[in-house]
Amino acid sequence: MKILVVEDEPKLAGFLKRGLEEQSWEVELAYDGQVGKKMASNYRFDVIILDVNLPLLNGYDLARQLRNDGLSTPILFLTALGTIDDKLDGFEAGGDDYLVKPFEFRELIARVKVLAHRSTTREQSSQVLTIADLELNLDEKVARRSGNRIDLTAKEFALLEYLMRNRGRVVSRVDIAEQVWDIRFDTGTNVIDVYINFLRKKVDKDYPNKLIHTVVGMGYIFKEE
Amino acid sequence: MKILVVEDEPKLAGFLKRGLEEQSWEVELAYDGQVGKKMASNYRFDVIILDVNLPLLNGYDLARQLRNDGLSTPILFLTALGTIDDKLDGFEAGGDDYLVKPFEFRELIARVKVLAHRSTTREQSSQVLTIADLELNLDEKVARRSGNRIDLTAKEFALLEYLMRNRGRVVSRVDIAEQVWDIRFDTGTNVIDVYINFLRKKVDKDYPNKLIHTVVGMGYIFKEE
DNA sequence: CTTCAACGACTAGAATTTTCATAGGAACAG
DNA sequence: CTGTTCCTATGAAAATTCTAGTCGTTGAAG
Repeated sequence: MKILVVEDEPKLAGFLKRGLEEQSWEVELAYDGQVGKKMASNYRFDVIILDVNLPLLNGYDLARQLRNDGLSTPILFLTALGTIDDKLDGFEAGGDDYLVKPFEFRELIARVKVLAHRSTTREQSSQVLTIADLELNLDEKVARRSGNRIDLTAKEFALLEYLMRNRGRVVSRVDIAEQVWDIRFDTGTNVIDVYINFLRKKVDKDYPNKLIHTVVGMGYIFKEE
Repeated sequence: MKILVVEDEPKLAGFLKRGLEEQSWEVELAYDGQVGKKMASNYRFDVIILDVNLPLLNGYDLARQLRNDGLSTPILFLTALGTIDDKLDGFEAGGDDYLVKPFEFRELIARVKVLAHRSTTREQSSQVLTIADLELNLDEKVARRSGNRIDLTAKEFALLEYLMRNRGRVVSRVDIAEQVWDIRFDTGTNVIDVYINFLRKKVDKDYPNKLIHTVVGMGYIFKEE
């Protein structure tokens, strides 16, 4: 299950992300209303959690715009404002539920579950492999490192997927050749080396902690540190 | 719209009935859990409002039994108990929302509206798919972009519908061939490319933000950007 | 200490594949 | 028969995949 959290206060955002991920849900964060809108319209989430006070575009207006665009994903508002009129505004804007800060996390979980229950039944949620700050979205066919989008070609994607699925294990060139290239005998090619190099440029180059490591004489291993 | 209220305290029950009827909704009252259950199972309501403390059969057990019987009508719990654990019990029992007494009547109305809206929209199952400024009317078999009518042939329509239903994820040519053309093996055809081209001319050509994107070597993806 | 071989990193550009765009014919409906 | 829809075929353009090389490092032998 995939949840979008739009919350500008970093502390609360992190808290929400961690707490929701403990339910083994995937969580995407947006820190302002405009980014939130873009994410909500481009990808399918099961539930959207919206703070009301957001920079650039407030939660109510964001919800209204999404509803206007025909998005029916359940929306839960989260806010410090606790008066009735605020709540009514939230519902009027197209919200499905409303929770007032401070709240108990377990109640949030329960409400999110209820909201999700409806939408989960119709379509499967998105598939993502995540290791460290790198995630590979199998639906979008796109990788992200620390949130930065990385475009990959088909072969690059296939290779990275194979490495990530075998994280923590050394995979030999022969394994890779068979699984990714369908090569079953030694052709004396060096494609694999070349593509490892391509991946390193795109995935590891700009980041201090490398994820793709060479094990001389053995192959490659994908792991943190 | 029809609402069932199960509440044993006559004063509150009458208050609820009058208030809800002011919204020109039909309200049925039950004064204990067993009668409530009978009514809920025998007639179709849009929303059920359940007090938790009820004679003969308490609200949670009543909800559980209804859910067990396969009833999916939204349930809102109403109770004086306000602790987190009570709320969690309520959601666990199959409730969709939880309101603690005393409450503002307008908030009740708002929450009931949301619950009702969900069940009604769910049934008509959206005759219009909308993404960004493009809408696809499944009844009229017509698309509109920024309000401008776009006529599509049957195949164009089917392809666009498939893309829109899978917005945000890459669909391969094989997927499209199977789902839209019923081709289950590689025939070496290029119909899909041709029709993507047709759609682009009709849907994307005159507009700056494109919706149909190709992902080389993988397929196509429908999304804003 | 020097040399050489093995291995992997990395690059340029050639070869191949994939996609786009268009034209024209077959199939079909009215 | 006529107009529309659907599909095949084709060539150009774009993007990719892969080959063939150079370079650097390491470690062992001479």
